[in-house]
Amino acid sequence: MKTLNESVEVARLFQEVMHLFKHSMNKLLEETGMSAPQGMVMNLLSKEKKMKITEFSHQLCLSNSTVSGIIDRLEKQEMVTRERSMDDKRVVYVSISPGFKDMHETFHKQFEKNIQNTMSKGSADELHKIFEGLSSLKKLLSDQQK
Amino acid sequence: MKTLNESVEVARLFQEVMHLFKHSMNKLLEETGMSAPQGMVMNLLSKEKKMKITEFSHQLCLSNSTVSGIIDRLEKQEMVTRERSMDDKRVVYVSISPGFKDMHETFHKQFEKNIQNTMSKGSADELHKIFEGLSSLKKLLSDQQK
DNA sequence: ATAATATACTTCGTAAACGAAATATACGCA
DNA sequence: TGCGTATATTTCGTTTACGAAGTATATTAT
Repeated sequence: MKTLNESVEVARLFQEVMHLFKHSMNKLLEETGMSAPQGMVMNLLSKEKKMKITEFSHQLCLSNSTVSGIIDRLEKQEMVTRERSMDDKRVVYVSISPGFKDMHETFHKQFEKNIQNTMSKGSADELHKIFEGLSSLKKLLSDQQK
Repeated sequence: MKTLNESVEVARLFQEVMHLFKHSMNKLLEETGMSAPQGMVMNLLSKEKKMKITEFSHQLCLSNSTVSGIIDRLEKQEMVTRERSMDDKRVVYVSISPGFKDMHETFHKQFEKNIQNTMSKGSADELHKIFEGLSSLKKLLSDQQK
């Protein structure tokens, strides 16, 4: 019957790691002046030039309303542009502002270097175990959703 | 040089689990009308009758200002009481409101049952691996902080 | 004893995050 | 064609989260 203590410990540990994770992301983005969620949006835009709000929501596990707000603030900083689709006037495409493309390129490379730097402190084996552990936890939590 | 992809995968997976975790907590607290952070505060108060704001901050990895706000809202719902310390007039003790103690007892038991229910779907071995993985990740992220 | 510092907490401004409701557009079907 | 439903996004109200600045009290040094 000591599953209770273990469960609570896992929950507490996860919370701690969650906290560290957010701070880590913020630190990696510090020089850019972007927040973590803003950085994640820009990161996705590195691969796809144009993205719909709903696509961001799915990729980032965030609600549409949250993404809408993040885009608002990126737009205010003139990092991205909103553009209404002509095919389907309900959809809005987000893309990197022309004037910000070069800067973004620089930031993106720096970010990749930084994240690799952090993670490469762990061996491949260690990374693998982390991945496995997270997958198991994901499964437990997903099952409970129902 | 494929650490980059693995790092990004771990980051993405973590984000996903983070999302599930929050929803899980919200679901476990649904009937109580409390949010996850509010529930965590009440949970700590199950063990310690009186706690300082700063103690909550440390236990929950939150800033004092965040905790202050959470207590504000719990106080408005008359679940907890603030009380200025006589020994050191800077400190504020938070405790469960007398009128809410019984209700809290019920909620607490239900919560423990629920969390155990979720986690006990995993074997002891699995829980152990999850714990290990999170510990490793914690270490990687902590080291990078410096 | 008093000035400088440190500690505990609150307040404020900003960014997230969510769900619910509102708006606009698209689609299916009678 | 036109009505009901579905989809995409925004807006709104609430809670969370933070750091910086402010207030009050305590401690230390001189």
